[in-house]
Amino acid sequence: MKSNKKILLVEDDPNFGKILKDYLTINNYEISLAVNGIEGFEKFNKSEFDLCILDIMMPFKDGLTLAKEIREVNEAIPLIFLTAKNLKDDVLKGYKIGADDYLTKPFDSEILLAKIKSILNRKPSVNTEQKDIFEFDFGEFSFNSKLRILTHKEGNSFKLSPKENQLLKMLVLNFDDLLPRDIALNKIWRDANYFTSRSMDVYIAKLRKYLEKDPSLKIINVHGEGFRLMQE
Amino acid sequence: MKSNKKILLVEDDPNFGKILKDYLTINNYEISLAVNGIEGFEKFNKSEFDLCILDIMMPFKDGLTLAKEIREVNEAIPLIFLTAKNLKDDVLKGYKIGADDYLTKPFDSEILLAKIKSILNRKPSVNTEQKDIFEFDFGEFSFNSKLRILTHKEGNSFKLSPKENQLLKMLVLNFDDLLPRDIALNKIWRDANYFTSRSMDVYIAKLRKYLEKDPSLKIINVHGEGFRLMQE
DNA sequence: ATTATAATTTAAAATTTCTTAAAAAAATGT
DNA sequence: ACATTTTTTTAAGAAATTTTAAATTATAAT
Repeated sequence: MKSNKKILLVEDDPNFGKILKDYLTINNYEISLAVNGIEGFEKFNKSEFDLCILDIMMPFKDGLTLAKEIREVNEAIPLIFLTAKNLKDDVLKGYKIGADDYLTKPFDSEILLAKIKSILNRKPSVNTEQKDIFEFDFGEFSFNSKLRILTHKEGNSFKLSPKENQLLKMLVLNFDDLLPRDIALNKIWRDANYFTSRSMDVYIAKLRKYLEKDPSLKIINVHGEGFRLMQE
Repeated sequence: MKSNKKILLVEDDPNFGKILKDYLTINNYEISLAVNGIEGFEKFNKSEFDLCILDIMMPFKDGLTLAKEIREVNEAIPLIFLTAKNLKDDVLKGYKIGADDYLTKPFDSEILLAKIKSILNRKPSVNTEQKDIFEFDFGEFSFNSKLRILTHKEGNSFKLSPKENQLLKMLVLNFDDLLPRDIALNKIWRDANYFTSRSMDVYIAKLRKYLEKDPSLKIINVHGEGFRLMQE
């Protein structure tokens, strides 16, 4: 009956944390307990988890900040937030980061368990996050998306901002093919609306500026659909 | 920005249902509203939805029963339950059926919206993705309906507008066969009347212009019926 | 042959979407 | 706190797309 699912639990109240850990352990989950965001992030990086349960209100580094860091490293891992009161703002921020759910303290442990099961039972998603590629060559450029550096053959190189970097990476991964606007928006901006759309346009303009060092490369617009990075 | 996501909303309170429907419509979702479980299941079977929001307490057929029926037909579609009070039992039953989330009435509409986005933005699960065909060859042309590019053998190529693209795709899928006017109108223009019909004529003229590069291809009119793309 | 309905073509008007610069706001680093 | 960088917002103009209108031609029916 062992589920061998590993959960990272980050909770600053030691009593509550211990009780919750025990409860989940009894229910066949393997729990790593961290008492603040800093320790939480260290533990997260040390092993592979299937799910994170994060208290939002914590000293040193709160749950939302921790979540953002985790999301930068792993964009798929499910996140559940615990909020002390029904702080709507925290809840909305959590969803914006990419939360899968939240629970208001005090909550019913059976319901938490049901949520965990529901989330972990979801079918695995399509791109099984294969070894993350971060070095690309295209046209006269080489591009390291981990270091966020775009280098032109002539030695010229640009440091990319996080958004520039993500967008270029998605374009490169779909080289010569369409990158649908709403897919990029939902992935990078986590929301697709008029404003994020304009923001994306601005970044497309920035990338075009970088890429014009190689005139054979073009980011063309497919009206109403998205963009396409292509050569020649 | 249209999301073109379709949501089935099943809610027996007509006032609340209407308000919720309007709110979600404003936020660019296409809502089908049913007032009870029976109607809900009928609507569910009539078209393709991306998400269902089900009130649990309903006359005739409650939300949990409806959910079970939906799950038998479709095991992947996300379900969100609405419960009048915090009825723990209902919540747990919901999760057992395979709910993705639940909300306790009264709830905050912004939070519902955040949940919907969070759920719909999840990567589609493995078995959902049916491969859509988007590359076609006919006559001296190859046609990529994803990039909306029609290429002639001689290297000449045209960027198609969305409507040109959809119409050509329907013609090609019915190559040498009749494409009934009203079928194309209802699919592409979502309405068949005098004006959309004139509009379609304009697009037929545009396609003819493109296709005249290969004189063996013809879009012929079948008076009163529709059009036929044929070769010879 | 006459009449009514349907289809074709062209051009202009209306709408939607994209691009970009610049300002404002937010986040980050020293 | 201050300066710097990054991101978002605004707004105006450009480009692409769609609709509408009108004049013309074709088809079918009586």
